[in-house]
Amino acid sequence: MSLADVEPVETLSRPALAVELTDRLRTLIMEGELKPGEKIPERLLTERFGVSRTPVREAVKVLAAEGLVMLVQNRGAVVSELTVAELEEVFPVLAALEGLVGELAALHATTQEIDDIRRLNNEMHRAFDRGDRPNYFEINQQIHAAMLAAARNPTLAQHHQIVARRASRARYQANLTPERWAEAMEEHDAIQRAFEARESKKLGALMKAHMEHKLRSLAPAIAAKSGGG
Amino acid sequence: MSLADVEPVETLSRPALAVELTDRLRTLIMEGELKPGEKIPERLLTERFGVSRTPVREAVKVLAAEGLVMLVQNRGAVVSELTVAELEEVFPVLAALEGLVGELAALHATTQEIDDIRRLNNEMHRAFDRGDRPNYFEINQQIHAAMLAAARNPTLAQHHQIVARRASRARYQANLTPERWAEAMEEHDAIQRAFEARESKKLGALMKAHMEHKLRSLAPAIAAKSGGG
DNA sequence: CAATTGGATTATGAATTCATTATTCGTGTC
DNA sequence: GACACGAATAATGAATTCATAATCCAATTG
Repeated sequence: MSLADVEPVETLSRPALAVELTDRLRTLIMEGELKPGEKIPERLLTERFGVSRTPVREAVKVLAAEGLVMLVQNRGAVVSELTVAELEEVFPVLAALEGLVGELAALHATTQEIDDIRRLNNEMHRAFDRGDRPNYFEINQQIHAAMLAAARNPTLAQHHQIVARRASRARYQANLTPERWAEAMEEHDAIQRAFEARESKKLGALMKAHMEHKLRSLAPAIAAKSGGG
Repeated sequence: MSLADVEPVETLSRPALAVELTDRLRTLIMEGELKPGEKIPERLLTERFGVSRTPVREAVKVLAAEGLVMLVQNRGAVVSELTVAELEEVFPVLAALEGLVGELAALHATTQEIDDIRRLNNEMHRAFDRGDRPNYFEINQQIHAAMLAAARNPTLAQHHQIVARRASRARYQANLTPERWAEAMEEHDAIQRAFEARESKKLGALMKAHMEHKLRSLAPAIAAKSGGG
């Protein structure tokens, strides 16, 4: 094997600052360190990350395109709000995309992938039985990610990610009632069954409905939080 | 009425160069003046629009986030390709979103809007009878836009637009066979009926299927074009 | 004392300059 | 003559500088 056959190594050249910044800024917003409604002066970011304004501005533009921040002419960037109205706007879109994830995953997943997801599903059941919420959420995320990968559609993945990021800030905050949790587990099982049977349309419909139910259980909690303080 | 009650006028301050540039660049790509695979050196754009590289770079970053161009480290921007594989990736996403447009439009449209769209549908029929393709496409677009507006969901509108733009470059190129055209008209009528009955789920399913059929009629034509030259 | 106005300050928008990475082209060697 | 090496050129990445709009604050006026 000659050196000419070796794939170019990306690791040698570190990613562009703008890309790096976009990721880190996104994380700051996602983890709530930058809160909805908060203004983000460029100076703050240049100091925090030790870079000039140029890459900062490029990163902010991208985040604006993703809907995580709002840009106002000559007044800079503000972290997007997360009102109930916003959620009711975002979740149906996420549900529609989730439905497609299911349809495509049923068509394109390898048996290996279906197996892996079954294992995750079992693990999630054990977390549920223990009442271990952090672990449940963690595995839940993994299942979604695995499904998305199995769908084999980068465009879908991209848009799903962008919408999911906007929604997930709420998902982490909101509390899960025992009733809704049990319901969700049943839905997950039905999803897994359709998946293993490769019933594309059915799986799509189930996953779409699952996400819609999630909104319905979340909205009141968010509304209470906004109203209460 | 005092001056304090007057809404601030946006027209006085012209939009930021970066925004303006983003729109115009997008148009150039959409209309095919910048072709898929073509490199877009920054210098070219600064000369064409008479601005510095700073706003150009910001605009390109946004277009990359939208998927219209690809960015390669230290090698600039390239107009995204439009292969059959790409189309088969983009269309299902568009179909899923289109389905949601239907569901929501059925729920939220005013009777006025339904009426307007019925009129457009009738007009489209006349264009079909005349065999007037440009007019047919034009009205078709208007119907889609009206449906999107009736859905009352800005997030959906945003993602729909982004995905539709990627797809539409193909849509204009491809030729419509008489058979497919007649079929499409029937689908449109079914869509209109479900719309007027406000059958949300059914309308969603019909619009999703309509888009999926469109892909199936387009893909061979695109494949032939790619293969032939 | 409240409200408005004008200047000072600060932030963003855009252009320019500097640094680093690709690309091109010519030379030399096998 | 083909390939490899290296200097010259041109592109992009990032920082700095300049211009302009928004905000803040004090002074003035009713």
